Amino acid sequence: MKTEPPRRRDRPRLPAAERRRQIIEVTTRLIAERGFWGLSMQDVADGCGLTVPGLLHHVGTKDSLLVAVLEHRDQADNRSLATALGAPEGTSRDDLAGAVSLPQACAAIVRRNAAQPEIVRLFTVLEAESLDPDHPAHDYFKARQENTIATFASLAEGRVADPETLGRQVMALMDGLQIQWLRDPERLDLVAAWAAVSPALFAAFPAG
Amino acid sequence: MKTEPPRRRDRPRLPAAERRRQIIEVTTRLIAERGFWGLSMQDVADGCGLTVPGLLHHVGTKDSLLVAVLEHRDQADNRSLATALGAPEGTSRDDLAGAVSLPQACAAIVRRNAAQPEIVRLFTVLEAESLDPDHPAHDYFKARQENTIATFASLAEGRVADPETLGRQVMALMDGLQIQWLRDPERLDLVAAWAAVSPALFAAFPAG
DNA sequence: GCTCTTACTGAGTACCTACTAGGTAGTAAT
DNA sequence: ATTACTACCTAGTAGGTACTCAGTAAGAGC
Repeated sequence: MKTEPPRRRDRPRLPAAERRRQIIEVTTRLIAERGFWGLSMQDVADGCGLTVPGLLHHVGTKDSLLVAVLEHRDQADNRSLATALGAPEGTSRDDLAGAVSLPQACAAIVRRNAAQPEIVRLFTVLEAESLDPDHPAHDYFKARQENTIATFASLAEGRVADPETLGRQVMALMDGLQIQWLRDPERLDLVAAWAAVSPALFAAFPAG
Repeated sequence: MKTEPPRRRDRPRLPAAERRRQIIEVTTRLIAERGFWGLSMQDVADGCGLTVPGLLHHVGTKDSLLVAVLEHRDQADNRSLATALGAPEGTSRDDLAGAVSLPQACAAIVRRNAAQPEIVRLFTVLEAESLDPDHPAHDYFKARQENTIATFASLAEGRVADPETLGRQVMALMDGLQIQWLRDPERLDLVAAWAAVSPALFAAFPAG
């Protein structure tokens, strides 16, 4: 008298690429909510309609899942930002610097971020969590910080006295406003708040 | 042939208040490193030279340990900030507003924060982690954010057009700079960085 | 010296953690 | 139709999680 026939295969079997997309999407949402330390493979598997070993078949380990999520976001971000700025696909950072000013770029970034709070939250949570040198994304976020500042600086190159410092300030202000916005989206309109403060930072910026 | 005589009582037995102080200190450090989700009671107990049940005897549950840490920090912060601003002990926020300006207060806060990176990191990590409504410190940090902004606003009351917005901006910029500083303390001097940006925010501030 | 309180321990519970080994079945190419 | 591939499963491991219970000993008051 068996309790049950083994009812395997009641959930759909997806091609690897598609399943991977789903896994990354679910993981993105869950890390945004709980951070990487708070994330469990069981939760991800449940969210995908898989067992945990089924999940591990696609991603290997928890750490490499995090890496996959971050790489995917980087690509998506670069693509969407380039198009938001109206630049053709293969535009390098230096080419961009000639075509678009820092204030313009910031406005575009803020507008895009305001439309995807979940992604912003993913980065906000991981940015803080990864301050720990033992965190699997520690190096990634250190590099990301430097890269972001350098990109901002390159857009201000030759137009202000100290582009790197300005880049830092821009990044700091954006990050800080984002936290407040995430905690109380009703009260704070991110785009409006940025429009209100940013002129103070860009006071020395020509024609801005 | 027993492996060992039960060598109980080889560690010192402390009075409750002192032990509690130690527990809070250790927990503060560990949460700053790993966040609350990444914190284990075992780690805290080890850090105090206790067993886990010994630790629980003092704090009850993990959640209430977090609450204790936050309450303790609030008290310590209020005390140290008041003295840093040269105010007598029982000074209320409204009294303070007459005596010290927002730029002065900010400079004092930044100076103090620069001297205690571990505490700043505790708040930075928890601030992000607690964006999740299920986080045990969610309500605490929502209230803290409102309170901080209100305090800043009260110090600017009557001197600028929109004190609350200025308060928000000040908090955002401080938080953002702090993250960068925590990730790379060698490169960024927090006090100098604040001194460099804050005038931009305080441009409309009288005599500042 | 005795009693009372309490800081603390050892042992255990029920459950969750990432991860592995080995197998099964759906699918596509031949 | 058979083979090869692979998406996914069941079962299990070794270890961690917060937390409980019942008891013991250190120290304070008498």
